[in-house]
Parts: sequence; structure tokens; C-alpha cells
Amino acid sequence: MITKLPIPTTEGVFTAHYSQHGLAKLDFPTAKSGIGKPENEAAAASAQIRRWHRLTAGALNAAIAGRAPRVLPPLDLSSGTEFQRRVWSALRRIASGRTRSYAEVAGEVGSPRATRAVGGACGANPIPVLVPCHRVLAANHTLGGFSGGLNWKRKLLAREGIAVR
DNA sequence: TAACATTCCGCGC
DNA sequence: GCGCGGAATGTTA
Repeated sequence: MITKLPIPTTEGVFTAHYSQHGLAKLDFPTAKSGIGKPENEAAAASAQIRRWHRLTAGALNAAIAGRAPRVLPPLDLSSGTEFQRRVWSALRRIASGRTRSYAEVAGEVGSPRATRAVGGACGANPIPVLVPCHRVLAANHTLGGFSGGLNWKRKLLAREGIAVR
């Protein structure tokens, strides 16, 4: 069972998806996000999920403000493949304000030539911002791509003080 | 099998 | 040196 809850930020309203294992997905603001669905899922949320949600909201707002989140809720990454989960945990080890290239990440997960596959895994990342897929740049320090829109990637990097070409 | 959020090498300017 | 075209490469649906 999945519970969806909104998170207001200075950049718009994100939507968090919780499974019984933790935060499973985070959506960028859309034009229609903001007002909940007819069914009031917030009311049905367990005490535990509400607690996770508070952590998520705090971490997300901190990250958007350019500060490293102090605590994160448990993440439910069970939707990913083995390879994707390796990539995502490698991403979480990148310190705020630092960057990696797709090739470097590929090396860290044990498949040095899977650079392009790393790009795919980043694109499949269900929890942007908190799992810092935006800190991965191309080898020549250009932006590369970003599923949620390159503007987001630029903005997030700027908040962390990272300059890109 | 085709599609990629890459990278590397070679060419022409 | 810069820009562009094309091939190699691992993973996924």
C-alpha cells in the first residue's frame, strides 16, 4: 500500500510516496500538485508514516536551501534492480558540494565501462534531490542530462555552490 | 532488439 | 584548440 503526501517548498509542492518500508518515491512539483486527491490519504496515514514525512519534509527543504540534510527517513529502494541500487547508494556517498562523472560512478559500482548505464540508473532514480542524482556531471564538467528537467539540476547545483559550464 | 542523463578518438577547420 | 560524427559499451524494458 502506498501513501502520498504533499511537501510544500520554496520551489513548489513535491509529492512523497511512502510504502510500509519507507520513502519510496519523490515527485517534482507539477502544475496540478498542491491540492490533494478526493480521498484524504493524509488522514489514513499511520503515525509512523507521518513521522517519516516530517523527516522527509525537513530534509527536502534543507537540500533545496543548499544545506546537507541532517537526517533522512528510511528509503524504500526495492523497486530498482541490483545494478540501480548499487548506483543509488554510490550517489548517496557523494558529499554535498562535490560532484562525480558518470564514469567515476561506474567505476565505484564495479562496472567501469557501464557509464551509459549509470546515466540510465540516475534517470530511474525514484527519489531525486535526496538521492543526489544531480551531482553527477559528464566527464568534461558539463551538465549532461536530467529527467526532471535541466533547470532543476542547474538550480540544485547552484544552491550547493557548484559551478558548471 | 532498440534505446539511452556517456566517453573516446579522429578529422577538418 | 574546438566542434562534430561515429563507434564501443553495459543495462533495461
